[in-house]
Amino acid sequence: MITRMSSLFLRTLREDPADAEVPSHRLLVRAGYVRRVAPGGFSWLPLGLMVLRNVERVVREEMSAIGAQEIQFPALLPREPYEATGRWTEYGPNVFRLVDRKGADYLLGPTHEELFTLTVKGEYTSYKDYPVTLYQIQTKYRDEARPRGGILRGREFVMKDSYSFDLDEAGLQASYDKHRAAYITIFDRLGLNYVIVKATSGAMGGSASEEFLAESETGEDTYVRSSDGSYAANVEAVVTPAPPAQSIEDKPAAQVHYTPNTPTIETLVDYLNAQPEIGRTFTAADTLKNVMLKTRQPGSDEWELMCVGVPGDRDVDMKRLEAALEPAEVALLDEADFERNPFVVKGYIGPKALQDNKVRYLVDPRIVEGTAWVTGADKPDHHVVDLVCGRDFTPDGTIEAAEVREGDLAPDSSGTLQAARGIEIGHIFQLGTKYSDAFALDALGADGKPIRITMGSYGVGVSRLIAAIAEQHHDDLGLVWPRVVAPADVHIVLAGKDDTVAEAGEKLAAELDDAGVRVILDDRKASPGVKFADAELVGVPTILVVGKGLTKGVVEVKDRATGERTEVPVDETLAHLTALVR
RNA sequence: CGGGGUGUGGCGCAGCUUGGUAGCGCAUCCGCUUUGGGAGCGGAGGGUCGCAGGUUCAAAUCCUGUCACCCCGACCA
Repeated sequence: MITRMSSLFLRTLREDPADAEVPSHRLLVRAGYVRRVAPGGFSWLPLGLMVLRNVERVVREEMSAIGAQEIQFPALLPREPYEATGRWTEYGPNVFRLVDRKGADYLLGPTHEELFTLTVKGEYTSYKDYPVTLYQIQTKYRDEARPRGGILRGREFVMKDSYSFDLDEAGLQASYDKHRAAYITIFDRLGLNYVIVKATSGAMGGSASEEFLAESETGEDTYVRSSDGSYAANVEAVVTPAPPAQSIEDKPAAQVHYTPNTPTIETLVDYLNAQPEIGRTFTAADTLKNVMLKTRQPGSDEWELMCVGVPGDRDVDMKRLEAALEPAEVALLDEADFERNPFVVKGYIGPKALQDNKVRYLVDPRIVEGTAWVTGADKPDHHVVDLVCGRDFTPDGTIEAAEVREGDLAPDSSGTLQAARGIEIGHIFQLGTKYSDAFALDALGADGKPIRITMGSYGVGVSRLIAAIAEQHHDDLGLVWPRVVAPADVHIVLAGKDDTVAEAGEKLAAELDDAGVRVILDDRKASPGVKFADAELVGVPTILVVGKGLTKGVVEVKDRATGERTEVPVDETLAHLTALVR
């Protein structure tokens, strides 16, 4: 099938759409691949759908290659399975809910763990049936508070999700490894630059987890990697290396000082450094900042007080904190909380009052035995200097809540950390038995005893991949698709009104089409300038210009990515291009 | 949910301060010319100015309310 520009349902825009900020959004709209119909909802026009299908094809091929079998669930789902796992309530406002005419609750699936688990339970009963891996490519719905970046984060999007079902840990690990390898192949084939980072498992639950992030300034995820590249992690998953413990004996005794009007670290440090009798200078890193929080376990109404201690030169990173306390909910204390707990002296909180009042106190891993700190003395306008960990106070444990900074040491001693942004395009994790427990998914073993199935879950953001590819493959003129996903292999521009141009172009298009080369033929009556500009905007990897060169018996082959032009004799064009395309 | 911004032909925008019944570019249609880098000339169609109420002889413009969308953050993965 030759795609003819004269009849293709396409209108390119000369100007950027006003609501598009990121390059992928701008270009996909301008080049006529997608159109917005609602916040976070997009139509795929013919060119866009070709690209979407191409991405899906690559994903299907690689899933099939590891033995995964495709099925498909409805997007419209009943409440009951999600009730069984608690996610009907856990998902909160992020799930689209609806009620049918009988008053029954439904939801639009944000993810399908429950259905996969139930389906396997419905069909398989024996250990001989396992392992099995199923997947689907489905439209998912999430009522995102704020969709953004065009198709980067929509409320309706296409996702490939697969699930592995194994009899034991070793099987799960093998399934996980296979998916990991398949994802590497998929993203390599799609021409993406990406990193694999250690991740937290978030709302899905489970243990081992890695994210695939396409490197991009416009990405929403911040990750860090070590200077030699051997360590990479989502900021939420970064582990802080603890310094060695120090001896306690040689530390001076703790001393309380009157420090008027010093409720912040900055005012405290300035005040201390202005007191010559203390005889030293302090920095923010010498102080211990105690941040009061409250947590609530899912399903519970009760908030529990806790405190996190971090070096004073660092802020608490709420995302890291939440990830560390998952699945509990976290909030800062409000005024009423302070009033209810008078032992918490705002601005002068110290470990002593916390321990006296049985408040759980978790500290940054840098706060190890023998380290001395300046911290609150639990009464207004007083701080204590040389409060030594392990001598004067003993935390209840450590927590990864302090912000991660560029230049911090990597946990595996592979240098210092650098930050970068990425677009999450894949996420794999070992779920374990969270869902098989919820639905009692067992296989009958050879010994006649039930074996609890262990699961893995693996997602690829299919529609988001198109935005990620566009982010990495474009220039000032437009999109520059990798060939596998491009809507065509060759974009033929008929440059010239002469009948011989049209005849030669039509003939080449037909020959290429017969040879299995995907062709877009610009047979419009537009001026050459318009056609060149549109060809560049649309971004097919090879542009074939049929025009004035015909008098010399040549056509021009232009590489969209490099801009390199090659003159090729007309009668060698077919061979030249078929070789290029393979 | 907090902060900022914007709603005017299909798209991008001006007009609003200082009320007088809507304009520009692109796109579309017709005619002639043009055809290797977003053509030229002439003509044409297309807009309840987000919505509701108010002020006024008169509202895109002023006032009140409301809705929607975009961006940053929070949230989410």
